[in-house]
Amino acid sequence: MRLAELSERSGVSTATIKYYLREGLLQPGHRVTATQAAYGEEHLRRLRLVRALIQIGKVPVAVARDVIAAAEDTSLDHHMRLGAATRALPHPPGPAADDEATGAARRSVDALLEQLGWQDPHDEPSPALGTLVTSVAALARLGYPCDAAHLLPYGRLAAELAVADLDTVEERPTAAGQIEAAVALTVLYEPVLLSLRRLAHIQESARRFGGQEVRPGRSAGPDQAATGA
Amino acid sequence: MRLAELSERSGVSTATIKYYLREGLLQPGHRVTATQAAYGEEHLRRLRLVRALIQIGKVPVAVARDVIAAAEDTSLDHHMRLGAATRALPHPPGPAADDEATGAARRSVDALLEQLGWQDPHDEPSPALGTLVTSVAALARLGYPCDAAHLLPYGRLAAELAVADLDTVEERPTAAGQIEAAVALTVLYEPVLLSLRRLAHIQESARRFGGQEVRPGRSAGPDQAATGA
DNA sequence: CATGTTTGGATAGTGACAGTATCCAAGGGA
DNA sequence: TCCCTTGGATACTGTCACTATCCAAACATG
Repeated sequence: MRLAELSERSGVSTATIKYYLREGLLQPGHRVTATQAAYGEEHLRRLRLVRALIQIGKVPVAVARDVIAAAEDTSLDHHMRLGAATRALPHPPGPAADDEATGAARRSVDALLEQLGWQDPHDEPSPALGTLVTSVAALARLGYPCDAAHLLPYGRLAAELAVADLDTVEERPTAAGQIEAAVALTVLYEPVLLSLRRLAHIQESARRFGGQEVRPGRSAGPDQAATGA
Repeated sequence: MRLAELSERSGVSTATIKYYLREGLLQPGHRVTATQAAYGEEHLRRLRLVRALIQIGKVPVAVARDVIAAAEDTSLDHHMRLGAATRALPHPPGPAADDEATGAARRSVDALLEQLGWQDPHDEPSPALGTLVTSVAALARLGYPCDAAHLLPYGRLAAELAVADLDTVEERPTAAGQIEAAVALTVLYEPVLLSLRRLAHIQESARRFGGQEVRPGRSAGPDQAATGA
């Protein structure tokens, strides 16, 4: 198929596809003549993945390129490619300063990992660790307790999530498919998870604080409460 | 304290503080003279919150202003203020197109909410719902199954998270503190949760696929494997 | 073969965003 | 008094993800 058709079937403008080609997110199409190229189904599939990563997952374009490159780096084995791909994903910055809050956060996180029995199987720690420390430090600076005890339930839930995620990954028949699935699920389930969490917040908040539903400007009576339609 | 001291104690440059003042993220300081203003501890606290929301939580500046305004809108009761504040938070865009994948995603999400027993207590659905539908649709388009059955475990975990989060919120003694806590925890626990999930992925991936640790370019033997330091 | 349209590639421009740099007049300290 | 700092207003910068414009080579058509 030509670029125009690829654009139509993917819903991505030709200008954007050209941009992705330029940035190395898409393999160039097979050159038919000097001024025409043919694209296949795998281009379409790749394009959809890239789009989802960038639009849904908010992955920067340059990072998406690196992730895809890592996912296709056949010099690594399965496990390492998984690690390399997810490691290339965007991570919020690790701790910049080395103040007291950061040190305390680091200790909390270390304690948490030990309680969870997690060890880093790679040589260097995942960038996710830095993100975790930064976030915990920020919370601590605001006066919210984030010690290992508070974090432990979140860690356990994360472990459950990981089991479910890897189950889904293993449903893929091919190794390449599993790598792609790992990347896609890691990134694209994040908004799913966060949305569900926010919806659950609303439910739980309604359960605890709600019910009276005193709304200004509307005549919604308190009797229909949270059980209403 | 003066602006310079506020800057020093918060680690935020005076230029940025001025920017936040301009954007309405910070109350102006108490004007001492025509050219000097005094800031209090509450300014410092607010500034730290704003910084955390923007830097850690990636909340756009304009949204952070709205969230804070909603959190301080005393015309609403506790529950509604919580809802208004979290509703003002940035949400990835809802479904733009109304294609087949979106429709299927919407049905999956509806089924999920029903299975979870969740109802929207507010008049209009949370923007998180739109995000969820968009993400599920994107996953479906890539060929990853995201029906209610697959989502259900995530939903249950989200419910558990919400219980833990609201417990933390209720630890705050004052109503205003609870609102702030709800906003801060909603936003700042997101990177915590996502980091933990990624770390858990690494653990689970090592458990399933790892062990041999065949690394190119390094002499790490396969014997130290995933149980190594 | 002439001609007009389409195609793909290169280049430069756009708009949003989050700050940052500069300038200025009014205070405050030596 | 003199100079340095302070806070406020204005304009600038860099980044990012596109997007609009050109251009020359093909292809389709008469």
